[in-house]
Amino acid sequence: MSQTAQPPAGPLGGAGAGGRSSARPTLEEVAALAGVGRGTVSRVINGSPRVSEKAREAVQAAIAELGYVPNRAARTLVTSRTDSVALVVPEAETRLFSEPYFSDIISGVSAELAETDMQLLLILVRNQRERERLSAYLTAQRVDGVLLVSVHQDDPLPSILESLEIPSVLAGRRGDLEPLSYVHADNAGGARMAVRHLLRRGCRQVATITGPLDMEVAQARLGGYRRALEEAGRPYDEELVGLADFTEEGGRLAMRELLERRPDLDGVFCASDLMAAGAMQVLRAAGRRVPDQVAVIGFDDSIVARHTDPPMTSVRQPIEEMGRTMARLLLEEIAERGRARRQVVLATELVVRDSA
Amino acid sequence: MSQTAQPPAGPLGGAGAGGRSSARPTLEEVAALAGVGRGTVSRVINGSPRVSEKAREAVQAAIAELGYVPNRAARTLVTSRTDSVALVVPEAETRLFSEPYFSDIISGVSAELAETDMQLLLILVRNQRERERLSAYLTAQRVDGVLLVSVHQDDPLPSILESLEIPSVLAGRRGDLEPLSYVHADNAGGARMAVRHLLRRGCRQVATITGPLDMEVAQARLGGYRRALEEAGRPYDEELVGLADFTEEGGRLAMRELLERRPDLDGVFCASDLMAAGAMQVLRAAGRRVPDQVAVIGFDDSIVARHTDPPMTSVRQPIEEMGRTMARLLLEEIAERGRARRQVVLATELVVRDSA
DNA sequence: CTAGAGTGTGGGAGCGCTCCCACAGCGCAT
DNA sequence: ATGCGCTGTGGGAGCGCTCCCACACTCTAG
Repeated sequence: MSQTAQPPAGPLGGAGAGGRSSARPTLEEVAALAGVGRGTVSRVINGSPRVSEKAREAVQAAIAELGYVPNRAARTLVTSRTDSVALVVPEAETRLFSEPYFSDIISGVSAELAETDMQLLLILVRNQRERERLSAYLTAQRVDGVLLVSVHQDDPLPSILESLEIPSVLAGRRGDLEPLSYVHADNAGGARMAVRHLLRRGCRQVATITGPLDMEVAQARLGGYRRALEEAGRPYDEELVGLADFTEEGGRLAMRELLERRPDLDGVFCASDLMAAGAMQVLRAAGRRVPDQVAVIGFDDSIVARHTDPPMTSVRQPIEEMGRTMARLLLEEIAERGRARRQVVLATELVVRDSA
Repeated sequence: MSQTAQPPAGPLGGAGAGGRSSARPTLEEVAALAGVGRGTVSRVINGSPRVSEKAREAVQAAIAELGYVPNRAARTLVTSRTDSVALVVPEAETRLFSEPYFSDIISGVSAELAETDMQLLLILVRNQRERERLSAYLTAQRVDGVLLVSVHQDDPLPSILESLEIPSVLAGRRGDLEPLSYVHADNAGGARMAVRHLLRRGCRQVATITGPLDMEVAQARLGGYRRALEEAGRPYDEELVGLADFTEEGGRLAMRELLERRPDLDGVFCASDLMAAGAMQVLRAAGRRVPDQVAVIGFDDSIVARHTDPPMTSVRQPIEEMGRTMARLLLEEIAERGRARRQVVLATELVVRDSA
């Protein structure tokens, strides 16, 4: 027998006012109180210029008095806008994220959306079944746009979005000719910076440990490594390239192999902090001092970079800003309905600590 | 001039079928095709038992043929259910989370919700203004329930939820007599386990570094420390208690003070991994070997625990399961509309590594 | 003066669904 | 035969909004 909801508890207080019920006020009631028609109230709410000053004020007063809040469902029903966007994260990727990544993306997206009255829906996709459900979901037009965190080249989700023609923005891209809008960090530039730092420090044999090369990020970081070497007139030596998978264990394995192949190496650029952490452990176990004998640089500037011994030099990507930018691009795309592809590359930065 | 959406691309293919338009099919069209009334289709969709087998089959066939998906807005408009829940995270708390915390909570919540067709809305609240907006938002009944991640005793959000009488579940609780439903880890038990481990290991002077005592988690962990000592017949000595704020820097400060006050200490239980990491740094700088001279245990089993030197023994809380449980409780609470308070305490676990 | 173009306004129609009432059809007890 | 209940069904009403048409009223030009 209890009430489902409280009265709005507006400036005039709750149930007191006598006549009016405690249910949520509707646009119609606002119109009645303001002495205008429904159309006018709607126009005021939606910021139409075609309303007289007098009417606008009356309506606004009525809205304030009643504590009126528009019913989103009713609006959606007629406009078929939902005023919400989805952030879609394939669960598999989740394991690859450098640690505060996810929170930072969310934080950025949410910050940008806070200005608007867009809702943020979070959708984690953990398997094929859920991928199909997502497809159905999106086809049913339940969101105005999609932010997709996806890194693998063979992820089917981007193509789905493409064919659905729903406004969407990717974090990262599948390749150079990514047809969808995307935001990503300057991975190549960051890697180049890191390797130049190693060279400038006097390293003669700079190795690298890469991520899986079916990911554009991994390719780009390897590309930056290569470019820096070439710019310095050094040969690109495949023996100095260790393939791994972004994980700590992968980093350890790759480092051991590298050490065996090229015991003379004196610098390692790792495409992730986790791999760098693994590499540092192996180096230490092999009796090499970091950074004196071997300098190490990671990528991501994640939490672990601050907690290795010695603290790790790493390339920082502006993840929160990526989130913010993604949201902004998506809002633009939704607003204009025109399918202009947008791409933003954000600068990376070398955070120098003690490992290099 | 471009189409807003693609046809459903159902089994029968898109625009081909001639008569029917490419717009999303409505319940009415399903009814027509199935040769029944709207009511019957609605009953089938909502799983009412009062439908003949024959009608049900006809309707299901029609749904499949048309690729029909119910319009959520229309349903919401009449039922005033939204089929969505919000996960509310005060931004301030975000900084206190041990690192994969946020992702793990989300992952758990999302996993539980995936079974249902509930949507997950994510709301980050970063300041007073947004707190007010959230209030308005919730008053407008835009979600069926709320999951709140909040740890501070003086957070106003829980009280707001309480007075709004909206189904809600907290991660953590404000105190013993938390009136809202909540899920939390057995912090006291975990702390007790950790301290017992230290004692069993032979530590004679076990110190602790606590979090801010206006947080129930911090209190509970301190309580567990105290209890373990008392059970072992040791006195609770305030000199061995260092107050900090869950941060690494706080851990360092507290450790220095502790070391000064009680140079004889040989074990430290820290209420967070970050503080433990800070403490370990200070111990090393002071020339104390961990774990030989001073054993250290952290709390959270976060990423950093695996990356300190030596790797840290820490108390693990089942965060993903907390998320899952929160979602489950919330669904129950929404389903029954009865405001029965639910509380679940999940067991913690000591992960033994090298620091103790 | 009238015609015409603009401005501001009210309110009908209708978005796609659920709710609920009315009613048909059946079996069973009276 | 009549009455009653129960099951399954169709469809009207209506949720709260936006869209858009019609209209009143103003102002300017002819």
